[in-house]
Amino acid sequence: MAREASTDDVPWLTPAQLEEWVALATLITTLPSALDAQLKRDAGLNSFEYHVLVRLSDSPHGVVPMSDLAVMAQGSPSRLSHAVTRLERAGYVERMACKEADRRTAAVLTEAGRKKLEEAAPGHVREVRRLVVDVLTPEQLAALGDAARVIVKMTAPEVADVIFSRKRPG
Amino acid sequence: MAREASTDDVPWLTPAQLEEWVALATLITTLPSALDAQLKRDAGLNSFEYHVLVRLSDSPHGVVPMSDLAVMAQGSPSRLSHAVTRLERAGYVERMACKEADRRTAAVLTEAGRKKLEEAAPGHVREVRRLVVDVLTPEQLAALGDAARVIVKMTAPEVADVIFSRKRPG
DNA sequence: GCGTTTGATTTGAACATTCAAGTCCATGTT
DNA sequence: AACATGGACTTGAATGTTCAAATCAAACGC
Repeated sequence: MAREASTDDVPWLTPAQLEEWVALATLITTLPSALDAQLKRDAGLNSFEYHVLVRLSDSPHGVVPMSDLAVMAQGSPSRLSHAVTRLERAGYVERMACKEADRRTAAVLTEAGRKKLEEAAPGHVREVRRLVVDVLTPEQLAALGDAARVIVKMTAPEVADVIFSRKRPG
Repeated sequence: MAREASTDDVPWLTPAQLEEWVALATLITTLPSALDAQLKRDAGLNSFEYHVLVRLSDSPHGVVPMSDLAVMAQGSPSRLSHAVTRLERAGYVERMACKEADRRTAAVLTEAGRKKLEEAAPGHVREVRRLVVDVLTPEQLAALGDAARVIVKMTAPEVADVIFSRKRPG
């Protein structure tokens, strides 16, 4: 491996950069599986399915067109379609036609789905607290968030625009 | 450590906390797939397979017992076994018995494997730079790393001990 | 010595995700 | 009117991951 540390051509990281990157790399592999595990264990849902339910419940009447929902939940149309099929089979969601004129399909949260989410949410949030929010100082958490927003602007610009819509004043 | 009003009973996040968490949640879903995509596209490997090769190449003779390798690469024994089977099929790795007395199986990096890695690494590092290292100030990167280390201590204590062996003084 | 337990690894089936078609239908085009 | 075009999903097959069971050999207990 090249051990140079120049800017553009030779791409290696400095020891300091490498150390931070290893920390982040470990974070992005272990945190998702920890959260997945909790949800799976306590609610029988995976993170994506949970996220789909959350997005639905955040919407006016729990009704969202598939294509919009896919963007919100940050998954491909296909992934969403499969997930909605599973959620439908479980009775948490239904498919229906959008309003007239809009001939897309929409997913709707059922009562059972809303209940399921209300049941699952506290445990999930508790886990987020336990693993992330409660172990960092407010300053650390803010710095983490800032860095995350900058990175997401690179990894998924469209998502960044949608998700971080409410920018803080600065 | 942050000590917000409640620790166990009332689990919801404050708006500020929620905002930072959403940013992080988006990071941990989009960054892995961005990196996966680059590796898959340019080298035909997924992140885990790549990571396995890296860990092997970092080791004395490219030889590591399966169980140790699983910990280093942060995957289950089963996941590693399947991955090594694929890498073996591709000619990048071989299985062999450990030294006498130790009756475990070890994975060994082949010449082809080492070459593959040397070929794949620059593109991967370039992507890490492009998405993460080069878009943050050194201070931001350091803060991100610090927060990541704290979180990883929660999500995977054993891994934290192994990976962050060389702690900085302060 | 013989049967059991334990640790390390592998295997196979179930499930999730991706990827590349396939379907359906409305809207242009000629 | 007939036909291609494009959007919005859905589907099925291929691939990867998980989970539980199977293997296999050394170590232990009696």
